[in-house]
Amino acid sequence: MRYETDDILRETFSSDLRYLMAASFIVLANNQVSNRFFEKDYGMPVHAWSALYAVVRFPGLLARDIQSLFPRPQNSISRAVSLLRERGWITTRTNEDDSRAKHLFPTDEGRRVLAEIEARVLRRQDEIFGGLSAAERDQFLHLCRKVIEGGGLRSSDALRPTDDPQ
Amino acid sequence: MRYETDDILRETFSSDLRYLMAASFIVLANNQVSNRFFEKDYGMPVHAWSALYAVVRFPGLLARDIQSLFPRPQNSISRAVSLLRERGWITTRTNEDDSRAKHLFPTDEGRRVLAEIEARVLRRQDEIFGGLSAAERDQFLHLCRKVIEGGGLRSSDALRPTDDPQ
DNA sequence: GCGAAATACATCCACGTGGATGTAACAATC
DNA sequence: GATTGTTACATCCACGTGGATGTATTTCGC
Repeated sequence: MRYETDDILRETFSSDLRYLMAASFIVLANNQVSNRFFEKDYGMPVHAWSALYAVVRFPGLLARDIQSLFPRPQNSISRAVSLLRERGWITTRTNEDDSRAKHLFPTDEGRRVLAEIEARVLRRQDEIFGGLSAAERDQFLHLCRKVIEGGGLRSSDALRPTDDPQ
Repeated sequence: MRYETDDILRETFSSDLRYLMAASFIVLANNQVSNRFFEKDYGMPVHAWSALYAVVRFPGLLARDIQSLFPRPQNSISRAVSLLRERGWITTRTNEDDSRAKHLFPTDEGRRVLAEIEARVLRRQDEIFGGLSAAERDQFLHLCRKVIEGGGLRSSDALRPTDDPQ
């Protein structure tokens, strides 16, 4: 082998794109683990758990609200919601004033399943950030929130497809 | 609407899973933008650009080395490498001592395409982290590297599928 | 050195993804 | 109050994904 893995990583995390590369690495590595887990143990895509999390935490929210918390295409959310309903983990109630809107509520079983998953995801979070002190974790969170609130995240001038209108 | 988007985000980023949720948000939001860009403007999945980046930056590396930098399933890398070769952006040379291994090298055209993309991704990085000062960016990078080097990332006890052997 | 295990990569195929489009309902403009 | 635009969600379908498996080669154990 001409390149050592450690060299590749060290050099890449020192390059111009180091911030993006380091963040991507964390994400990709974690996805490998969590995708597999949710598929194998719960027979569902990761985004179904995200949606369930949102519904349990914010009962009565709409599908479009889930989208604001977990930025995914609208049809992915729609599919996830359908799945949760088929499993009997959530119920829906059409808004009285706006019949397009469906409020989502967790069932008792849905809450139970979420609690079970959430406990494991919490342990997973500890695994990932275990190397950081409490202060460093807070620092990390602070920086993430600053990036999110910066607003450059959801839309882009740099990566707008060339044939895309403003 | 019963929940304000800002309330949902603020409350979630204060919950037990705040570290994971904040990091996920950044990733998902960015993916929306970059997936679309690479698909539309270059007719290729994001991981093809990742692979091209790796080959240009580390000429002669193997497909399995790409995997250590961009943690993805082996077949995804294999597909990306095939695509790059079809487009004439990389060439391969079989290792003399181990005929299973193929060293990957960028073509001139491959380097040109990468330079073009990289310039835009660099601008994208600035958009994302534009809200952070230089010191904060370095702090962010430092924390990411610490998480990566912590080692809890690539495998998991918490999210091991129950029927999986150690 | 021979069989077993491991490694590098390719291929198969069921399934999830996401852009595009459809449907229905509400809102705005005049 | 008809037209136009927008919003909430569902559905379609081409394509990428990734676990499983295959193939060839190399290495390990004894």
